[in-house]
Amino acid sequence: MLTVFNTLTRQKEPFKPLTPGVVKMYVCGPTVYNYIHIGNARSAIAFDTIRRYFEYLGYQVDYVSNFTDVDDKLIKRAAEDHTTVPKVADRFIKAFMADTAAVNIEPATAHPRASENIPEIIDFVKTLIDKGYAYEAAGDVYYRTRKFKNYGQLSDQRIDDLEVGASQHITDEETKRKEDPIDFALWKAAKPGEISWPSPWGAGRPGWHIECSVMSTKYLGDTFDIHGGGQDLEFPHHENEIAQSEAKTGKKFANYWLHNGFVTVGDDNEKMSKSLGNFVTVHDIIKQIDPQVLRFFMATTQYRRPIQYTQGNLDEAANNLEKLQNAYRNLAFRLADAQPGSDAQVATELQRLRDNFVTAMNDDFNVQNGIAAVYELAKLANVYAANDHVQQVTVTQLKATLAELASVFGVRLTSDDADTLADADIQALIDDREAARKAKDFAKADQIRDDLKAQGIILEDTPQGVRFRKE
RNA sequence: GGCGGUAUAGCCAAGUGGUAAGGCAGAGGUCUGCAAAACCUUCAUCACCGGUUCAAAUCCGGUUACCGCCUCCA
Repeated sequence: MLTVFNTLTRQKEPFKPLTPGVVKMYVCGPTVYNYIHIGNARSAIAFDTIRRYFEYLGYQVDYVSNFTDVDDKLIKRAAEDHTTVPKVADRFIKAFMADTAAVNIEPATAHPRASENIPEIIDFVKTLIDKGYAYEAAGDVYYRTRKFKNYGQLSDQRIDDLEVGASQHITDEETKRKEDPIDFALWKAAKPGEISWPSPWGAGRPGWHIECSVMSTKYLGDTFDIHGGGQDLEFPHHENEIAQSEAKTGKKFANYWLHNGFVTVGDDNEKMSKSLGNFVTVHDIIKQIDPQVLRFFMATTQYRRPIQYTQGNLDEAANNLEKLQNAYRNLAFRLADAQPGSDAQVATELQRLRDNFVTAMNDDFNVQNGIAAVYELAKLANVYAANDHVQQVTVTQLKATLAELASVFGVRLTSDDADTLADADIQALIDDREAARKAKDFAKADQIRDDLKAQGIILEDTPQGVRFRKE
């Protein structure tokens, strides 16, 4: 039984989908005014890993993630770049798709954009006004927060405490138009020159929270299974989404709320964020490190825990990933001389490890215990591959299982070095070296090996012959 | 001030009552002409204080430290 930690109840609960065999999940996507930073990547990777695990279990996953493509930051960026908001959005959505593909994140089943759902947003806001949950003020529309009796349920905030905090911010024009400082904008009147759409309240654009309520319910229904996002979205964004959606539909919005932890940087473990200016973009970082390493690093930290983004931790991830890669390669190499048949003992052990993996992951996606099972599998594989004689079915099963479990973490194990390196010159050098070794001319043999290493090719002598791999 | 999170070996990190998983790094060893890869061995009493219990990292009370949300933010 899969259990998930539901922020709504602050405890682990058995996961029961609305429709058997199907998971409907919505994850808040980025505001596309810049390249995504590693915090955005963390969220995307965490939920992609969760999605992959559901798929491993055999679920169909309807995964919706939005792009916020209309807001203050985009307007500002467009002005700075002397271009338009849609052009800024297009540019960074394209970059998002490229960056997420690099870290092996599967595209969502739908990637709706706020700007493409304006009629739906206007209808949604109209309904809230009709029901008395919203009011218009000088072209803006605000949500009447106090009217929603369960406000604060997600983040355990009492509305009067919030009032105190909100009252410290009553400085701008917008706040003065509100009936209550804690009301929030559903629709914002356009300032001169700003991108806008016609509405019953005049030209304007949607507020931030409303788009997620509209698009999630549009694609997944009034009630769906999982709503995910970063911990910083818990309040006010997700709280507001609940208020908007449940006020409109009268139904439960999302059954399970999952929030991923932050990425921290530096020695003081400070939260990385755009406003602090201490962020690293994926676009830049994958020029320096293998995207697979970044992926593996983030996917193997449980989604609720913070990630310390440090060189040391990345190095460790790189080592661990290489360990899995080597185990896979060791198996692939033995396929050539494997004999027909299978080993019953290994098969039993394999099943035990697979069970351990599932048990671990079923506990709120406990990837640390999950990956521990994979490391055990790697060891089993290495020990087996070191036997004088190996059996084909067993080698194949070990290899397939290793690849399958690794893929849950979004890691692709390959043994295709031969394809990229099987170049006649290299093979000729290997043959020369073998001849030298037979003649006990180790100086020459080592020279050849060193020369190849300088070209990034590692030679390994095994009882089954020489093999090589890319460094 | 309100709400929440975290504290386990050099590092990452499991573990919710019975005498501390796993990984990285380190040390020693096996294999190898030497390497590489791999394997084997080795490496902690769990922030602090007090309590409950036959027994606690695990439960209760208290203390300390760090972090986050309450304002745009994954």
